[in-house]
Amino acid sequence: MGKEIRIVVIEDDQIIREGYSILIGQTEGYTVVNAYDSFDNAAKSICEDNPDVILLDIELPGTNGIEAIPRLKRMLPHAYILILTVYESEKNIFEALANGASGYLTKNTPAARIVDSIREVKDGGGPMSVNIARMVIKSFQRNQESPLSKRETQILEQIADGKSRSQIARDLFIDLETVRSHIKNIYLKLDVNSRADAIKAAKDNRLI
Amino acid sequence: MGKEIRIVVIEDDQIIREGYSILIGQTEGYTVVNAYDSFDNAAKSICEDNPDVILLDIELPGTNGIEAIPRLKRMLPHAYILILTVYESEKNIFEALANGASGYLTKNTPAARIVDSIREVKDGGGPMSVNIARMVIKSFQRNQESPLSKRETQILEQIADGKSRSQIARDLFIDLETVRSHIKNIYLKLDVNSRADAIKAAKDNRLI
DNA sequence: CGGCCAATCACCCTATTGGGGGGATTTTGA
DNA sequence: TCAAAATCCCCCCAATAGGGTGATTGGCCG
Repeated sequence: MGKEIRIVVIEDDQIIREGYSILIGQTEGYTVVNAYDSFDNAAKSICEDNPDVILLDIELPGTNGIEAIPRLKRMLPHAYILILTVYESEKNIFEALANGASGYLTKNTPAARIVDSIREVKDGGGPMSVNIARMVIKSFQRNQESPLSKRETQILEQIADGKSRSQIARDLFIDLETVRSHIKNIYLKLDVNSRADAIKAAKDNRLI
Repeated sequence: MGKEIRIVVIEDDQIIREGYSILIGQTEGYTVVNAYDSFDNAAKSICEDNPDVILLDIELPGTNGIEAIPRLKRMLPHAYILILTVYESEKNIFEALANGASGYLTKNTPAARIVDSIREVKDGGGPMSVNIARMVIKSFQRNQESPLSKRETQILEQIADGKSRSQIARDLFIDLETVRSHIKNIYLKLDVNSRADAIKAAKDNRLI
């Protein structure tokens, strides 16, 4: 048989924390080695717990879950961090993932799914609630109703890559003046008058 | 009772195509209204099928799945597209999602999970196989072993936003010459000598 | 304690760039 | 056939970018 998966829970609500601990601990192959009510309390001894997977809440007293992620990563570089929270704000999700979380579950997730997700994350998967996944997928997609033409979008992309007009002209095999003309039209349509503002407008409206 | 979910399958392998059709059609609430062996054949009549969800393979004769997505989106703006493929290359995944796919499953997915995913995507979820989700999550994360200091990373981000030195100086409340100095160090460390090359190096190595 | 690196600021130089005007022509798609 | 898209052309000039060669102040680490 394989080794037990060592789990630490960091969750401020006592009921939920103990609920998780009992629930997961009952499952064959899973051991909850410790449970804390805050990152600040966990920081002192979590290294000795040597967890494989950390279940982490976002809303915590003191250091919040988002800030805790990089610090946990430094303390336990090989541990996987699984966010388990009621929060579904885009900002939280993307910050948590960017900070090094390996999965993101909302608290309405059924117990069996949580247990599965712990296994999945250990096996190199990236468990997410479907509503979270929807937001993540949406972040890859562009605005369909872009005011820009294909060519203009293409040139705006190159501007966002930091290229100069002449570089863009060379890369697209068109004249420098044509690039200029396109950029003027882009500025007109986006109502801006600089590269930086155009890039900002484009990112805000998912045009690139 | 709720309406039946109308499904179209586009898959070139006959065995798999018919397997899906039978399997999904058996499930209460799901109707496979049509199945095609290529997008090019589907294009002619898929509008009359009026599907809610399209199961789409990537590897198809003629127009491939990736290219088919935006065209399907134009023909059926309200249909959800669920990619169902053996391919797990990062390029395929990100292109498919960027083109408008709402989910991405690999073909080893159990039948029950496929049926669930159809329901999920209709309900506004974003079903993904866990291995796909892992790659998507990884795409949010930065390289930990960046050669750049915090300040340098911060300034490189602003450069990627298209800001000029003087804008950066104003935004960070530091002198123009300090910004210059940081940029010189960034160029040294990344072994480049222009904004465009620095941005490219940074994106390639996930420094920003 | 000495050395390293990050972060800050300084002044030299010049070619390139960017943005604001004013146009025109051809190609393409609905 | 008619509008939008894509192409190219000229004027102007301030701002910018990048190269060189420095200095100074901290903090951190062995």
